[in-house]
Amino acid sequence: MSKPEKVTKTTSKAKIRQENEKTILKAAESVFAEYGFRGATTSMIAERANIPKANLHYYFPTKQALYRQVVDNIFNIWLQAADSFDDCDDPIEALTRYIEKKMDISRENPMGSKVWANEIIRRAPVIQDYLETTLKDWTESRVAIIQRWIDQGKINPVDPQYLLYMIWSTTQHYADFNHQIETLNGGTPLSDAQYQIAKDNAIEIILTGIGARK
Amino acid sequence: MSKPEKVTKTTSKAKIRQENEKTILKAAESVFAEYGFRGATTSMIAERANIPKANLHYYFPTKQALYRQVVDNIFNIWLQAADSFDDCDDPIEALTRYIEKKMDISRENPMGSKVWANEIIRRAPVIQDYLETTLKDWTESRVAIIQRWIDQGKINPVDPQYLLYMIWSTTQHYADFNHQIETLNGGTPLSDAQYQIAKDNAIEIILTGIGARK
DNA sequence: CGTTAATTTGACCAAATGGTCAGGAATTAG
DNA sequence: CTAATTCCTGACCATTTGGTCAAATTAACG
Repeated sequence: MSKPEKVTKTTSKAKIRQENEKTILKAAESVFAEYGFRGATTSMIAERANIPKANLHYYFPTKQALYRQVVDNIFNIWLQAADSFDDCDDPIEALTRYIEKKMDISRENPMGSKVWANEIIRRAPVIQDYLETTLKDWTESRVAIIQRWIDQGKINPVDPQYLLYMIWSTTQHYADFNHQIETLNGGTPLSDAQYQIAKDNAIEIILTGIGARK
Repeated sequence: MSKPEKVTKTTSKAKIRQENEKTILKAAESVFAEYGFRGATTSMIAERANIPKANLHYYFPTKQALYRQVVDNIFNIWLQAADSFDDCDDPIEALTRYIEKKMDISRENPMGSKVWANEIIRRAPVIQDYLETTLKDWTESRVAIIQRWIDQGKINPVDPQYLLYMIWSTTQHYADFNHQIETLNGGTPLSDAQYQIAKDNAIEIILTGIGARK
């Protein structure tokens, strides 16, 4: 056979690269989340990935390049959430799905959310173009959908823009400020049950708040 | 006369110190907000304050000391907002006042909010004791007030804890993410009128959302 | 096997960083 | 006025930083 017999071989050049890049990206995400771009150091990232710094620079020549890759991954997750807010006639269904998705992301990928927050706080030196194109277009289309719901009398006449901000802030808060939440929860992270309550609460208050509940 | 005649003199040792410290603290706040503690440099702060770095270190011997002072100031502003949520029988009145106050702070002191956000993201190395004492006590007392409103049938049975998180996140979002909001607003900051709408929207959705509106 | 290509890493470097210090300038006290 | 005190700052230093490189190791393939 020309194909290698042991596809599940522990080591293979392709696999090595794939795994190392993944490990480094994960370490980088958590360090960038905690210290921002300037505050993060490549040695810290290398240490957290359990490799020598020189090896990190073999895979990612510069700190910039590594950061860009991390941010790209995060933006893809964001896109995934964005998709869940589809053009649906029922505001309850659409918003419930969207808020739920965003809450799930905050729980499963808190580091990514923090990197994003840091980027915005720094005035988006890397993702500014995303904000002005993809995010802006997406936002405008959803504003239109929400406005349609209002025109159809399905929800109260709230300002769609600020409703979106409220959804973003509430859901992302559980990622960005999870340390504060944990501290107020007696030093232990929210349990799955507690997180479910938080999720239900957010959905309930927002849907009731815009008059979607009949 | 033993007292100096020219009290309004442009230069006096006491005045000089007071003004320089204020200038440095303001510059430090904006640099720490943008880059976090690690990412900020004393030269950047000195430059933004228009003084030589050595002069900065004359007033604040270490970066740590300067940061601590900045955080202390921010915490005092937070306390000021906290006070506006008093033990009031009317949830509409109390929550409206509190949300309004928090929105005003976000507008007038966005840098402080960002420094706070950075601190929490870094797991509160400096303010952890505040979180565990002052913030925790305050939160518990407000949870009790909200619970009382629920028991009295004045608002829907929401979970008080998560309602607070929603208020914090929504209001602080306008400070921490103001760059994103500005970008989505066509590159210009929210006008006073727009900010008023954002404020009204937040109050309206939250109060309606918990069933406080009759 | 042997050759080639990919991976690993200790040692190294120039630039940036937090912080120091000596000495000069300005203000105040007597 | 003089002396004491506070303020100011250019020059300096040890450490940390992002990044390089040559040499060694490992896998790929005929």
